[in-house]
Amino acid sequence: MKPAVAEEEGRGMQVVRAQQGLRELILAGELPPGRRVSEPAMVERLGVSRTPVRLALERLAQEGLVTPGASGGFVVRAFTAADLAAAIEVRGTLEGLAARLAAERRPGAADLAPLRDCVAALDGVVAKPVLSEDDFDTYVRLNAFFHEELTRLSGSGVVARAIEQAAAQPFASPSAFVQLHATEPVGRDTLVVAQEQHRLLLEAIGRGEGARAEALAAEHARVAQRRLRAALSDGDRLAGLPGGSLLRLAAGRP
Amino acid sequence: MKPAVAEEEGRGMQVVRAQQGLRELILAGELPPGRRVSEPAMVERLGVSRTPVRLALERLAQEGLVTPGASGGFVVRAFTAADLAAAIEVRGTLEGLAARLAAERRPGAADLAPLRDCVAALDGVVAKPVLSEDDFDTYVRLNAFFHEELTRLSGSGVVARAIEQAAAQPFASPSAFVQLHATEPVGRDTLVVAQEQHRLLLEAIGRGEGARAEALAAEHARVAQRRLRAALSDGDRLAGLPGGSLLRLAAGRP
DNA sequence: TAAGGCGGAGTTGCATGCAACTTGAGTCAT
DNA sequence: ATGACTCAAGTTGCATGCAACTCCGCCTTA
Repeated sequence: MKPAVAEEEGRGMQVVRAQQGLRELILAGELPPGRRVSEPAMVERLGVSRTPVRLALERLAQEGLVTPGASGGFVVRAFTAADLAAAIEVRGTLEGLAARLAAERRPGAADLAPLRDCVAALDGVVAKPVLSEDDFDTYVRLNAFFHEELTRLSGSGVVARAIEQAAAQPFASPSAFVQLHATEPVGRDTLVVAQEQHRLLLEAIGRGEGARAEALAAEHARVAQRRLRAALSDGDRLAGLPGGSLLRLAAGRP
Repeated sequence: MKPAVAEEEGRGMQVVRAQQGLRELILAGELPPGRRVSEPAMVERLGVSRTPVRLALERLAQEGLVTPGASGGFVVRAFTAADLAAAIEVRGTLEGLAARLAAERRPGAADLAPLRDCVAALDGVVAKPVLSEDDFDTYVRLNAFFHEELTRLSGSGVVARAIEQAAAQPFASPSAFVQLHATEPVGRDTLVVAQEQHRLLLEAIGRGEGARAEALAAEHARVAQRRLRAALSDGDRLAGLPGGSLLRLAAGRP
């Protein structure tokens, strides 16, 4: 079966398409947790043959979205609140390691320039007394860059890979909960606090204060922990977000 | 092509066989770093068809032993000394997290029993004034169990997965360098130090001293760091170990 | 009526076919 | 002699064929 729409082709394009399509289907809740992912069904839905579907499932399994079923195939995974909290803690711990390594390398002004510019840009966004949705989008973009830069400054591809894998878990990415703040009255204050941590983190790295940088990065991730708890206690506001349907609360089955 | 030798069959057996076979070939140095892994050649070598070979390569890629090549296929990865050090540091950091979480959960005596027994057994091994090779093997086994138990006591499958992935990197596993000690005069002393850390770690977790447990676990991994540096400076003794051929020192190409 | 066995549809895991692409050697022109 | 070009062999990525297995509902039987 040839692709119906002739997109720009490339290496591994079918696998990437299958992977993105499957991720969307799962995060949108169309494939509920516990459900087996039928390969023929995905072939029909995604317009690629079984080979790339299977490869994409394998990659999503290492990503954690699906797990191998007891008798073959793959099953959509369910996440508990504890799973989400642990994933955030893992990311924070590894970012702490990255921050410490960055500080211990004593980076020069040139090395720190991208991070410094990023923090300055974030200052500009947060300085406004009232933030629009566009402002939050800009914050998300700059925040993602800050964390990429922090990862890069660790100087280790191994550490970077570990952080990437940790951040790939649902709701574990540095910006997972920022969008939620946009609908809250105190949303801006959360960003103010987080941005102060960005600033201090940059300072600590610049001064070579490894332990301080490590602690700051770990604590920075706990902003996400607080937002997670708030979203969970406040009427399960996570349900609306992509991936929210994967959450299975401690209480019995719905 | 049917399997030449009819082993016991099972689900995904071909993929597992390909994965193990490829790992052995790579770690044994038969496929040097930088070399493309030809799928047809592996088909001939491993006796399985291209589909499981490809799947196994995908899994080894997430494990870090191979990386996707620029123009398709996979390439055997090379590791620098910095890579190995970073992988150990990542494992130590995550084990620190696991130890802290374990301590903060305030496990009861029953929960700690396996770890306590393990430490007692390790005491028995290390107590001997002179250690045989069998003793080192026993130590490796008990040490592996200690780290698995520590991971389990964190109470989080997410943390456990992260540690597993970190320990899967070459030379990053908790027992990667113990075998090396067996050939050294001071090998026993290293084990004595490490075992003292095991004991203190158990104590800290039992008392709920989270920060101490975290620091102890991280420092415990730095025993491996020291052994790595020693092995590298002392005539590249890593070359003999499985995976040693993957090491590319800072100096130019051999 | 309930329990157990049976059959078939559907699925998975592996093998293989096929077209596009990369690569490297050999050749030709300068 | 050197450089660029051509072409063929080999490789990759995707699609599909096939046998074994699993799961589900139905039927038989006590």
